[in-house]
Amino acid sequence: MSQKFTNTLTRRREEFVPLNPPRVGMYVCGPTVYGHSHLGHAKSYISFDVIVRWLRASGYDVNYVQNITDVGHLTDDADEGEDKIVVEARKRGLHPMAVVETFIRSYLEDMDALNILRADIMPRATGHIPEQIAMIQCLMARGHAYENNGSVYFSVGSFPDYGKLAGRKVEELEAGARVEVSEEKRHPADFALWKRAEPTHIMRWPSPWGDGFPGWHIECSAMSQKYLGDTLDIHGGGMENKFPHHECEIAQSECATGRQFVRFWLHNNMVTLNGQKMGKSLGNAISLKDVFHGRTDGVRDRNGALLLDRTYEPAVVRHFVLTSHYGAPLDFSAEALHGAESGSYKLRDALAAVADAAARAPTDRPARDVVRTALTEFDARATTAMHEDVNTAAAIASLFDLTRQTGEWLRAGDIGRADFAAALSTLHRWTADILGFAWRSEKASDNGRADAVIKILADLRLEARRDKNFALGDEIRKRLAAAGIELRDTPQGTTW
RNA sequence: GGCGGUGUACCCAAGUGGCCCAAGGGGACGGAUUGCAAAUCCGUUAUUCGCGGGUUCGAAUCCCGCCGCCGCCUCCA
Repeated sequence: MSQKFTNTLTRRREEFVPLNPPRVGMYVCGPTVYGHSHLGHAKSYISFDVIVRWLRASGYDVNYVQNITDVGHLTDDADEGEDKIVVEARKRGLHPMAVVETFIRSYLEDMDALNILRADIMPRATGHIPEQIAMIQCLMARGHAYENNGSVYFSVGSFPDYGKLAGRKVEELEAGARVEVSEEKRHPADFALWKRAEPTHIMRWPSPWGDGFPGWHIECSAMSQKYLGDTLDIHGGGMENKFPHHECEIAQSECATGRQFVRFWLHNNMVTLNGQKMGKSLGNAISLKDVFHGRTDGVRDRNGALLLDRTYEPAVVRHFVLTSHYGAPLDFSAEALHGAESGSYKLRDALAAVADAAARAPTDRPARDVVRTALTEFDARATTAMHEDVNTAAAIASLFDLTRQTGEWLRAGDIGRADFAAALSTLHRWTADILGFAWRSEKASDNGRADAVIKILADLRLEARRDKNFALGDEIRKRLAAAGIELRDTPQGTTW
């Protein structure tokens, strides 16, 4: 049994062997911070988070680097539009770096809520201008880049492999080009490594070619090399970045180092909404903050149609994302998200019941073989699923099957505490450590005062029920429910 | 037009040659339990995998053709 990944470079499912085991160098394209994160970001970063968690759980020593793009990402035709961050800064009347700070915080807040582990290193493009300039100089020295009027372009003709990732040929690119070609370029497919800054341009740095700013692609090449070396074991990112972004990264890095840039290219597929890609530029992106906290007027699409009429906690979004494969598109709908919530809570409650038994079940029962066998089988099944290109959907399915069995043990009454502790440990490893589910704690932290009040009401209801005053009992439950508090009668008493 | 991907039940979705008359979740329906409710439990819900051919002893899985949808070829996780 070994780990397999679908390598976009070869379009095959291949056995994963890192260059220097147990170390794994992994780089994932981070966000361009000019707006709040949406469900598309969630799918991408949850997917790679699970890959990192799983590789670590499998004994690999993963060095995870994810960049923050805070300059150079243009709005328009390749190399001719405006910087997205500058556009947002002008809209807000702020310095671009203030915009960057705002959205980096927003991004981290959302990712933390989703229980996504922070990357070991999160380099920012603006913090690595010298490294980018150095790489550009190296490319010029090796004859892969040329300067023209203060800008520097990569010459795709100098790299025969250009197009190998996305399956394109340079000649075809020219033919299909929709964009008016800059006259500074020698070939229409050439792309900018460094752009000359016009006098009014705010984000600018001195360079051997005059004041300017780096092109979008070069940061990933320069920063990944700095922190992970010439050859990465894994490079991840969204499908839509295969071309041109990742293709350009390969060209820059391989021409600069003369070595293979990435051994395994992993691409996650898109989140769609009504079958359409969810994207900022399409105006149909649902922000994570809207999902988690809602909006007074409901979350609506451009045409005013209601997309979400209530909020969902981050663990539910995580569950939703992980019930499909990272490489498959995921179609978003309120119905699908609602279904994910029910499933997620079923898992959460089953886990809580096992935790409870692990603390209270009798200690004088012998360990049962059925338990040990069931846990071993589950573990093997889930592991196999993860080995096959990180099949989280199948792993979750086996988790549900396991909870069906723990439910039986709970009802049987003859299973001892040690067995439940073993089950809890296995469940915890898979749900919390590997899949990263962290459900919102039921009880808000107001020093337990609300809790105490609810307990009084629950006790009064119990008294009413003892007196067969069901009308009063139901009234109490009904009004608590209206306040969002649901009483449940269980064999162990009433919970909420 | 080129490149990449995808099409599995009411919804989401796994499955890449036999263990598939196809996992799991949601929903619905029937039943058990419950004063009621929730939760839980049992059962039912695709002899069939976009369509048509072919290969094979055997295909959802491979090949050919067709149709639909999505992404990329400008920016987007």
